[in-house]
Amino acid sequence: MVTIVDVARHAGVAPSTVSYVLTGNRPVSAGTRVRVRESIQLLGYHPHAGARALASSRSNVIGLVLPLREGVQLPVVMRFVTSVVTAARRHDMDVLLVTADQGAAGLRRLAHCARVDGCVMMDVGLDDERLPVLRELGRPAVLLGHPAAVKGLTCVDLDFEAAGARCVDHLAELGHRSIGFLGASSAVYARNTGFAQRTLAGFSSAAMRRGVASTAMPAEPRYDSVQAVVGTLLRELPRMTALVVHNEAVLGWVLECLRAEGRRVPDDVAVVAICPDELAERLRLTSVQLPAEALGRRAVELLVAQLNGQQTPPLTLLEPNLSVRTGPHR
Amino acid sequence: MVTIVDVARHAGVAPSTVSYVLTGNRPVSAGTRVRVRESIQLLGYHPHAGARALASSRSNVIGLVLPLREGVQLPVVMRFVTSVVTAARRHDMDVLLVTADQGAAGLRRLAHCARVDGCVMMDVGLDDERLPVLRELGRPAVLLGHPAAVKGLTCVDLDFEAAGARCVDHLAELGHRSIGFLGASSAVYARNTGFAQRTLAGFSSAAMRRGVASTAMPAEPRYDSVQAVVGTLLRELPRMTALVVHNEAVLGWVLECLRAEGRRVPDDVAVVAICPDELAERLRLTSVQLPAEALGRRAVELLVAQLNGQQTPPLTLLEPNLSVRTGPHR
DNA sequence: GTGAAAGCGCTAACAA
DNA sequence: TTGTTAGCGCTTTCAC
Repeated sequence: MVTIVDVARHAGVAPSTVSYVLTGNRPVSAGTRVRVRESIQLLGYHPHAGARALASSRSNVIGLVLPLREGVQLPVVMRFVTSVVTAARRHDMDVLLVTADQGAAGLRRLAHCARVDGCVMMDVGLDDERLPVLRELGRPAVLLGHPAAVKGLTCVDLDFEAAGARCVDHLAELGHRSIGFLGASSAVYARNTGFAQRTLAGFSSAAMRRGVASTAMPAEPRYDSVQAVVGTLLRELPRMTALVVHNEAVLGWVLECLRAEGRRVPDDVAVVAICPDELAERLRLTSVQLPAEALGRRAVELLVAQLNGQQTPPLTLLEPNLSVRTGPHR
Repeated sequence: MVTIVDVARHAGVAPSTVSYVLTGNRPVSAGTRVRVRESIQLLGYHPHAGARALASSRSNVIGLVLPLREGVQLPVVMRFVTSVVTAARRHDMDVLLVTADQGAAGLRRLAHCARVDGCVMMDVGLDDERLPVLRELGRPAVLLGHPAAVKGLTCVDLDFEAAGARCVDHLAELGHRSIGFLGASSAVYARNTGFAQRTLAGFSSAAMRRGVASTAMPAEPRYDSVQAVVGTLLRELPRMTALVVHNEAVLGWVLECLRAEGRRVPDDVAVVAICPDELAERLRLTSVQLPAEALGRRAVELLVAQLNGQQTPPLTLLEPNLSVRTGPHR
């Protein structure tokens, strides 16, 4: 195994100098720096993670706490995961997987044994039960999601309220006066996930503000449910010319059902989705995307800032981005 | 921070004794063991991961290399992930996430800096490009999947060939003489994923062996593709009374299309699926499940065996399990 | 059955 | 700008 001593000998410097070249914790003259770098390259040196963690009391590992609840959109989770890993690597950190079932005890263990420097916790609910543990540990942590009380925490989320409003604004500006809202499954609303309620709130108040008629309904991830909901919406809102869909799992079915009801999309009913870009792209639907990449990256950046002793804001809301797509579908 | 010295002092023993209680690397009298355990509990001691890694040259971390290819079934991936994490925890190990995009260099880095003791690599293809790196590193590793050449490796997989055959056997024993096969998307077959081909091979040779008429077709994850494929199958195999489906993404559509073609399921066409149990359960379909939990667990067990210096077999195939479900759907 | 002590490879004072 | 050195907290040999 190649150690820092080998590199130091090879470069003709002291071990500490090699360390300083690596960490940047003290200026090193350009000449030595280059020589050390060359030796590192040549010998294929990689600092021993454990030794480094022991000496610096920094593991350079982020714990990523996954959601394992029913109803989460797996593709979105995966996009978060990859974006967190990518962002972490940019800061020379690795990512340890913490499954939800490890629970509070797991978080405590990881913190105490110094396996992770901090955590990014995904899919945090309004009244998440893991929050007390996080506060108790007092470790750096960033939450993806939006708990009811953000005091003393650091949370990152899409501004879902703005997203809901954005859809209405866009449609109202196109002249629509009667807009439906097809949301997530009722379980998601019951569960206090926050993002669903906030989108709906943004939608509703924007509709109110603009004097647009509106009705909102949840839809279960089954064809028959979507069929029923679309039917109900058309009945409740007979002059409905636009529909905002915040339920990527059933988006395809919504389009089918509208057609089955004799409505052309977008000619009779304009559909705006709140969903990943790729899906909207495929269906050629105007949409507000869930910027998983940006959220994950921001979360990691905030965590790194905390690790460097900086204060971070309790809540960061990323602005929604509406992409207009006008092509015909299929 | 609570260290081993604190525990030793509190229990009135030497630090090494505490270590031996923890690792079991040397017998400790029952009395001391209990006392030490109590002190550990009382003080809330967790051995420092980095220190342990440095002293023992074992990080107690498994690298889990994720697939990021198009066409992977995310729910299945997640089940693997959770089962690997759960199994790892049972061996007092944690799991580090390695995304595919980190590539060979990433694997090399993690091995050299001793961040991980070994790897579990998911979704390994027949001619996977990561295999050379793995061999080069000579580190403990277990592959989930089935590369063309398993020599010198340790692979775990479902016996897909047996799975394909099992479906035919089951249906033939029920008297079916003409059986269709609706497989994964053509991209999956083109990509040499192995599992898809082997299932098909098992299906085909079992049909041949039993003198059953059969036709196999791939299906893309779009409704129109499924519609076309089901139509073609019914045309090519006019007396088809059974269908084996190896494509969980479109399974629901297959049932719809069969009904749209005027075939009752299972009265006119019996459908057997190769898919996760939960899905088959929901659709009340006889099925062979992908035992993600068992595969993940076995992979971890084999990895742990390797870490303990044991030899592990190059290929472990888990037997398929066919669950008969006879209820009506919906 | 237990203790003392020498590292593991690195970082970060302290010293020059 | 660089070198020397004392730990970081644990494991493990050696000694009893």
